[in-house]
Formats: sequence, structure tokens, C-alpha cells
Amino acid sequence: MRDNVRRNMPLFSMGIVTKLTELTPRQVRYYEQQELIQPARTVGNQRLFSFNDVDRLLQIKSLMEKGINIAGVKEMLHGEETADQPKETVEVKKPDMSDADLHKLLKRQLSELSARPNQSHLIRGELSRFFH
DNA sequence: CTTCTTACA
DNA sequence: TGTAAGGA
Repeated sequence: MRDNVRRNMPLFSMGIVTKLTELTPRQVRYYEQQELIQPARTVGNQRLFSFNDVDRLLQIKSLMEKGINIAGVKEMLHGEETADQPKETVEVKKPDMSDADLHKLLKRQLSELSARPNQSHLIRGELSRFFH
């Protein structure tokens, strides 16, 4: 039930996201302006996207390829809060190796993806398998 | 080199 | 949406 923390864990840079989504930085930033996504920021004001942000971006992309405009996309995607709302239960301090491993795995996968000429498309499904 | 914001073609 | 400018 706490997969959300992983889904909303900010760990993708703009570069990673553009390669993952095949969108231009311009579009990604624009969608953020339209409040379709709300990525976190680093101390240096760098955007940090979560898996949910990427997933949402892909939905937006798909929706717009169908000829739906921002307004339409907004209506459809509104309600699926991207941000992780402050939950009471934070039984923290419990060393969750599962998360650590998953984080490492994600980083490894992303390194490979960003380190070579990639061709997304099936990436959505690829990433999804981390959250079955 | 990568990303950020603002602003204009 | 693309891109230039100027900074971090």
C-alpha cells in the first residue's frame, strides 16, 4: 500500500525524462506550467520527476497524439493527484531493502537508457514492471 | 555539459 | 512549439 512513495519518489532528471517520454524539454516544462505534473526540485532548482510524473507525461503524450488539447487532457487527468499527500503512517526507520534494491535497479536501468541511443515506445511497459 | 527562466520569432 | 539569451 505504500507503493506510492516509490511512484512519487523524485529521481529523474529532465534529460532522462525527455528520452523516456520522447517529449521535448519545452513540452515537459509547459505541461508542468499547465499543472498537469508537479515535479519536485533540487536545491539548485533542477526538476526531479517521479515515476508517476513520467507515467503521466506518457499519458499526456498519448492523449495529445489523439488530437486532444491541453484543456481536454487536464479534464481527463485531473483528480489523479501526482503529489504524495502527507500520510500519517510513516513507520519510518524500517530498513526497506526492497526499496533500496529497487532504487538501485531503477538507477542502473536509467543509466543504460540514457547512456546509449535509445528508442522508447515499450519503455512504459518496461518501467511498469517495477510496480506490478 | 545540462538545466533553468524569460521572452520573442 | 522552437529557440536565443544569460545565469547556475
